[in-house]
Amino acid sequence: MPARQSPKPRISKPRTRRQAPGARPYHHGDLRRVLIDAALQLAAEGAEVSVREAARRAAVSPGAPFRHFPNRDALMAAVAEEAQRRFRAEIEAALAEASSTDPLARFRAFGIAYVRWAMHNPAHFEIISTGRYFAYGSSAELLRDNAELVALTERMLAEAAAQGLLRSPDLKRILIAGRALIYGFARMNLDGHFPRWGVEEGEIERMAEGVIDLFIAGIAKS
Amino acid sequence: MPARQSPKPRISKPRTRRQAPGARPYHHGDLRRVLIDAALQLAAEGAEVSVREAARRAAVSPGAPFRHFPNRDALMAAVAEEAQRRFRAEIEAALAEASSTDPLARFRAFGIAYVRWAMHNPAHFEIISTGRYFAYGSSAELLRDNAELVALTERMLAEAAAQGLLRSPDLKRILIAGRALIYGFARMNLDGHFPRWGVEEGEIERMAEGVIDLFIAGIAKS
DNA sequence: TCCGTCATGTAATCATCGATTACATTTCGA
DNA sequence: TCGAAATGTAATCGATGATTACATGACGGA
Repeated sequence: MPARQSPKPRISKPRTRRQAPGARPYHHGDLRRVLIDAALQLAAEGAEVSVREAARRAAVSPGAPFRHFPNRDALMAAVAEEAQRRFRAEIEAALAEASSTDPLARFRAFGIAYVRWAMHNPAHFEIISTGRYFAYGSSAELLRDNAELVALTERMLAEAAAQGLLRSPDLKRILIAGRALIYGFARMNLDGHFPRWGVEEGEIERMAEGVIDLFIAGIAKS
Repeated sequence: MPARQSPKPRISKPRTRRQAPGARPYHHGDLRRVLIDAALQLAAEGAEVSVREAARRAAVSPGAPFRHFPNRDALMAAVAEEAQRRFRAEIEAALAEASSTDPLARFRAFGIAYVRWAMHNPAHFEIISTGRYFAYGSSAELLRDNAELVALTERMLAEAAAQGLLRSPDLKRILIAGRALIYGFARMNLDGHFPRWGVEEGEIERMAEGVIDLFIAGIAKS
């Protein structure tokens, strides 16, 4: 009996097929989803994410995940996609809650929400930030969610400029500086720098606000 | 014949003993040093650093490195130590070259040298920054080199404050903001964010200068 | 309704890696 | 000089990512 399968196309799309919740569509259900969730949880627990452990938690054989992801990086890319989605949702929720219409106040709220999420979800933030998993597949959703956050800050600063709130006309420079400041602060925390810089645990969130305020004061007119 | 070695103290200090260069002190020479160099080179090549590959390059058995490092993280900590030493040397050389005595100009030179080294030595910078290997052993030299760089920036800002150059009296806040800005910028480059932020490869170094200038303008008086 | 195809999962297997243990060899100082 | 300590080797373990051959169950067209 000749082999019935060609070894090439081992990955397939998740078979776009909606059905009533509760009905198990196949052997395991939506294993792809379960694996991503398991990996997310592993990361959140501080453990290193391994394909096998994710398979173990899904009660599935060690080879099964490779039916859904060509390799570990692809799984991590899917994890990054989900984490990025949650991150974006959180940021937008925080901005929605911030009732102010002042673009610089909104920028402040953005930065604080950014740092806060990074503090509360360090492993997920690391997966998003590293860019190692951005490369793989370059998932459309991942790119879109990220681009949306970029555009968000661009809009806030452009609005501030339009209202004559900024000292400098170089928007791009301000954009990158603000981003570097916020990202750098979140990263300093993630990478454990603060103890060495004399910033104590309970002080970090207040410091984030102070640092962002300092930046805004620096770019604001008058 | 009973075992002559107890399994506990398998690691020993490198036997402080100076001797004429060229003379091989032992079997392999200074294997510890060779392993660190191999690991540094592996990282610089973009490969992931494995103990076995380092041993391979040192033409030594796979178990040999564990005579000098209790585990992989200890090797990486030694690598971090060496990288941090080079980093500090580079920064101090750049500051020595910057003849200016204006503390804010020196801060600028510091930031630019920082970003430039991070750009030219991405893997080594990552090893230094991550803090994963800071934990292990907490090598005195690693901590000292790092603390020295912290103190360096502290001094520059304190001097600027003493000369009445700063708008705000909150030195710590300025310190952390400046550090977050510079670190964040270097990290954005390392983590591949810039393409997504519309900053092109050849533009990065100029952008670093611009961003630092923007920051300094923001904190400087008048 | 039936049946074959294909998506999905399993079992077995590989190579690599970090790590440990028992043993061999060289250095060095009492 | 001689024995203990330092250093390296060989063999081995368990975990991991990945691949291959095979099993099975779901689903749609006849």
